Amino acid sequence: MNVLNITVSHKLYQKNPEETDLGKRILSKSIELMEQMGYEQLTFKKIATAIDSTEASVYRYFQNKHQLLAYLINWYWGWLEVKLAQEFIILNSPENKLKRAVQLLVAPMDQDARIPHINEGTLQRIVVAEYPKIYLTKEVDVENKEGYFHGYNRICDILTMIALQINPEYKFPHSLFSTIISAAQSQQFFVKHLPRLSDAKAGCEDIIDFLTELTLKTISNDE
Amino acid sequence: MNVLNITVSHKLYQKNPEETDLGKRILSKSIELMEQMGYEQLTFKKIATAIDSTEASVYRYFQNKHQLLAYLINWYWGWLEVKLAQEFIILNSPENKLKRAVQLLVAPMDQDARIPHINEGTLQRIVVAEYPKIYLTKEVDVENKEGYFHGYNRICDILTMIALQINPEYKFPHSLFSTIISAAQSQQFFVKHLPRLSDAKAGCEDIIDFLTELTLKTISNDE
DNA sequence: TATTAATGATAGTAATACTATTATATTAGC
DNA sequence: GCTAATATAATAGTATTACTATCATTAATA
Repeated sequence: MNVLNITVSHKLYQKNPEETDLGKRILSKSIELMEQMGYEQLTFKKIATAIDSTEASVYRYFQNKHQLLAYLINWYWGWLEVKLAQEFIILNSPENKLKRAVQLLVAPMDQDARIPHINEGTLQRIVVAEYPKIYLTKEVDVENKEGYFHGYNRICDILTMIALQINPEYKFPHSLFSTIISAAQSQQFFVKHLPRLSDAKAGCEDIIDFLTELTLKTISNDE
Repeated sequence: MNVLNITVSHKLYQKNPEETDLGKRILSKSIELMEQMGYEQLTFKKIATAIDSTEASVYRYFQNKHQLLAYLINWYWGWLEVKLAQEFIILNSPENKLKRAVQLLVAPMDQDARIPHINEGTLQRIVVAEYPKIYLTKEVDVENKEGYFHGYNRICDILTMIALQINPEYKFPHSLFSTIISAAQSQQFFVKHLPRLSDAKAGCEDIIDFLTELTLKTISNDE
């Protein structure tokens, strides 16, 4: 019956949405609407109307839509980190840990009943469809200092440490895992929308096979 | 003294900008401004003012900013395809072709004097900073049918064919090359802006090494 | 010279992304 | 139970954006 709390840097909100009822309703409805209509079409007005509140109230929680997206995505990475930590308790070999990490990245997440205001499955689909938008901006350097990309950085570091246990000589682990993670997202998108860019069939197994093999072959020592 | 012409699908413009002086000025200035201020900040008004024309005139060439970006990016892939074809004339082994392809993706392009209205180097930086924005939209399925992603698909197919010469058994060549191409872009971006996501130092050599090794190890047959 | 096409000049609109102000309701401390 | 603080609602307003429409002018072409 433990209550877990994903902590997101306070630079990613104006007022912590996890602390109030209205805040949670904003999160919940944002996730729902962003998945339905996409980031570009979503407005604070639409969120406000959908939860019977006002635009000004939503602005009290988030400076703008971009910050809201950054918040949600960081929440997702924080969540994934918790999941990884849980799974690694019973996994012993670094190979198995990496395999499981790839699975978690790609397989659909199911809802955690302890956090009713966040639908993790929907959030995952948002990450797939919107992730690069949080860093592909002219504000990236400022926002990086403010911790907008902290969640991603951490996942990447964790996987890097595991890979170095397999092959301490491997020269590009950070590059490899930022590539793997973003490929995990983009391959899901391609299968659905741009199938010529992927060999995977619907369902996540092919993507998992592709990424697992890619990872293990690349960090292996033998030529 | 041959004049080459990169052909872009007519769905990617209202009126072909390569056919008129104003059209070329729009392309030229768009590239310059988009690199300077980024996609989000660019407006047709700004382009128009910068070339002493009017917003309405720019709209005669492109329906909107999104179509303009799609045009530029497709032009870039078309250009890269031409470059690849040129290089492959003197390369015989598939390994060398793939190596050279990776280099072309990552190394800065120099300006082709035959096409004075397009600065290929600047365009390459735009692709690095903006590429995923052309497909991460709710209109992706419609636009895919209209050929918005044709250029990328083709590059991916070409590299796939080469990889299958090395290992006809490899199961995920399209996935691999869409991953490699997008990693080529994102690693350049990470080195500059999010260095914790990369092991590469400034300059393109590390990225090239990373991607080349990744590619060749992954498609190799031996376990 | 008449016609057509391309561009320029100008105006206007609906929506967006905010900011500001005031009123009301809720809660916490005393 | 009263006061003060806080959170939210209600409303209004502004600058900018992303267009669309109209008409005049210029240049090219037949």
